[in-house]
Amino acid sequence: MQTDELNWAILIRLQENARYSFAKIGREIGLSSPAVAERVKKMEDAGIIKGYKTQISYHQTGYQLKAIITLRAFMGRLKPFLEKVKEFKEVINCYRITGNENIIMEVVLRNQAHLEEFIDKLITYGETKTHIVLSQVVAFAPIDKNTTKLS
Amino acid sequence: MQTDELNWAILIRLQENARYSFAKIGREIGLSSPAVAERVKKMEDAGIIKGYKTQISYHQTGYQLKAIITLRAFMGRLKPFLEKVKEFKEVINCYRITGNENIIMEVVLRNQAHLEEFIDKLITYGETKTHIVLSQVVAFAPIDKNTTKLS
DNA sequence: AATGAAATATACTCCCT
DNA sequence: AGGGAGTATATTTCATT
Repeated sequence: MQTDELNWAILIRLQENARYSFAKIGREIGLSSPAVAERVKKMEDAGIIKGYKTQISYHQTGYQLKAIITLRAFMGRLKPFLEKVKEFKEVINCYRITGNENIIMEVVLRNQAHLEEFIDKLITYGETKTHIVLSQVVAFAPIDKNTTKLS
Repeated sequence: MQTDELNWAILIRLQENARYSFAKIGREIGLSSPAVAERVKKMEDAGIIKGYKTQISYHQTGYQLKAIITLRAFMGRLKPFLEKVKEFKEVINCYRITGNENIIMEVVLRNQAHLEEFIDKLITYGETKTHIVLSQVVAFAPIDKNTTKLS
């Protein structure tokens, strides 16, 4: 499926605020609201739009710590980890990566005790390295068609 | 601000789909739609709700590669980097972290040539390590009140 | 802090081009 | 693929408890 100028105009606005109405977007890009709705529906069906997520403040909901944890899995322990990680509710993102480590995770935790407890759960799967997040410099930057040209 | 059971019920649903209507949420949790709207407004004002983001498929919009890149900044080069990184459109997330590296970034790229070009832009700021993302095991897992109890 | 009702706005469906 | 009309639904405001 092609992503033309109008679809990009829609995507840029929806990345900015997923709750914008089709009517508002339509007014801005010169399309009727059924036309916007139809384009959005097609992008959803094609998998271009994967979902609409509300970002909440982890800090204000009781999670004082954020950490990036890498895992270098022990022999035969990667598969068990991949099955188990979905149950670890602290893990908000997890990637398989190339390099010395196999896994990198973004984790939210209530406090140091919770971090310690979480790291303990990982020791049977492999060797971990923990990096505490001090601040977020860029957060969910939207992408657009000209991402490469602009930077 | 307190996050009571009803607010959690709202947050769980909005994390799942930011476009759910207040009316639908209200029906599910036994509240009128103005009541839901008012609670959401207060959570927005309090910063508990930080935004509503549409997730798009990087792959289907022309970004074939995702990478995690760490940066160990040269002396005096961290601050310039922090100012510049906001202009690097490839960077969708960037954290300052503790440990041997100062910075960890999540980056989307069109292809290997684009990755090479991007890494070249970083060499004046510090030493980088690049990990190509093979797959995403957990994506934007929503959190709830009982995150720690359940895992 | 929530409800119900009224006014406005939006979304959805269908038909037409 | 998009516009316009009609209907259903949602949001917003306000008075009330």
